[in-house]
Amino acid sequence: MAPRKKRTNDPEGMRRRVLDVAEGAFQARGYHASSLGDLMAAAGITGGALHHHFPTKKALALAVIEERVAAAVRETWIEPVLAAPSAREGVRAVFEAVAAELEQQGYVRGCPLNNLAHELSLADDEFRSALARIFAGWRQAIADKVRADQLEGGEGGTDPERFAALAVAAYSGAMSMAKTSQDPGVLRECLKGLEGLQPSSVGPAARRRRRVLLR
Amino acid sequence: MAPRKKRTNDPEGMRRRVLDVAEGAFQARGYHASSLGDLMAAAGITGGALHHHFPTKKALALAVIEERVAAAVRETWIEPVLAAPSAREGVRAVFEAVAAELEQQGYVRGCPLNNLAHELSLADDEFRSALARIFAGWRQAIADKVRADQLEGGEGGTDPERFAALAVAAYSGAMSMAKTSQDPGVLRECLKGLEGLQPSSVGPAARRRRRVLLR
DNA sequence: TACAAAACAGACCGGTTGTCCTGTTTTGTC
DNA sequence: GACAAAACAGGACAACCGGTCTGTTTTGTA
Repeated sequence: MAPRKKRTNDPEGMRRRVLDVAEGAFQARGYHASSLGDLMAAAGITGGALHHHFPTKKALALAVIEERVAAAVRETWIEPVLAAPSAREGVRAVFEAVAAELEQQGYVRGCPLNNLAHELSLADDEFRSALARIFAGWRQAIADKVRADQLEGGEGGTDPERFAALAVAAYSGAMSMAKTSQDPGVLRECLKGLEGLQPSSVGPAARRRRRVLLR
Repeated sequence: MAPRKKRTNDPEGMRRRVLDVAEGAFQARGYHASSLGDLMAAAGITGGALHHHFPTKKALALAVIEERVAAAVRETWIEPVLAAPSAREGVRAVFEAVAAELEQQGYVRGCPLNNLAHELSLADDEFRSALARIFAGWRQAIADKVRADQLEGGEGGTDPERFAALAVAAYSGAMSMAKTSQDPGVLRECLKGLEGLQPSSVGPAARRRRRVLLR
């Protein structure tokens, strides 16, 4: 009964598995409530391997934030909005897509970015700035889309920064409530509140800019 | 050198001191990051006394939520909105008051309710429902105010529930970003986004309801 | 094949955490 | 004043956490 066991080094795959597990655990239980022991067990990994890829728990969380959370925001928000016919329509589509997904999922774990932002922003400045960067990129993408709409003649009286800030805030806050009540309905409620309001000052200045600089 | 020390039992005061310290610690560091040892030291209390008033850490947090967090929402949101001339004006006033307070304070610790909601909603169902109740009361107070405005002839086309949900969500999300960027400016940005939008359908149906059922 | 570095295994440790437990003192009540 | 309950003191403890350490195996390279 010779101990014939082979080991195949797969640093990239192992790192990915750890990030997968950590991303899920941080999302479901939070940073402090997720012990490295839990993560090691869930990922089927040993302490040595974990420490080799991520020297500290903080380094692991930082990697989750910068690689996974940022990507999640990009995929579920930034890309759909940029691909939409307009910023307003893009925001609406994302709200509905997320609401629909949560409804058929049956539970609400909340926005990964907001979850970690609340727990870690005040704890560590590196965490804070990493999370703040993601928020900033999120807002800027929406604001840029509004500006693009304006160059094409739409969204006359809408202030890009204000619209972006409000969209991100409304989504974040709605997800917060949806998570707490375990009911995604509030997402739809907020979307309707957002839609029921029209841009106020569609003045002549806005109308004049129509179809100018259309490429 | 006789050990002449007198002890004065003050259960209510001691309980209050513990809640004071716990409220601050949970707000600044979160639930998991606040150890009972820290709280005992900060409150100048012994383990026996703490355990007498709050058998478990969970019981303490539940008391903080139900007594302190709920009161904070009541004082900074519900009462000012109800006292305002209209729901819309009340929301605006609270946004500005909080923004002004944070600006002169120099740092942003976030909304107590949202902070705990994110960390504890998925951890324990008792936490979750207690926090959900506070969110619900908050939203209902604003919605009721909108309905009161409508009975007095204003806010024709505004859906009370939608407006309330959007106001709470926008505030929660804005505070989330303000905390992460340590800059309350986004609160004002969101408020302007909220204000720059007018109620859409001020149709005849809304106008017909004017001054009806005015008590 | 030689060999150094990377990749991984697994035990170990100091410190902390939340809770419990046994006493002692104060307080209300008859 | 007797006495039980409440209020408080303070130590003990087992579990756990994150990090470190040593050793082994794999892998790239010459």
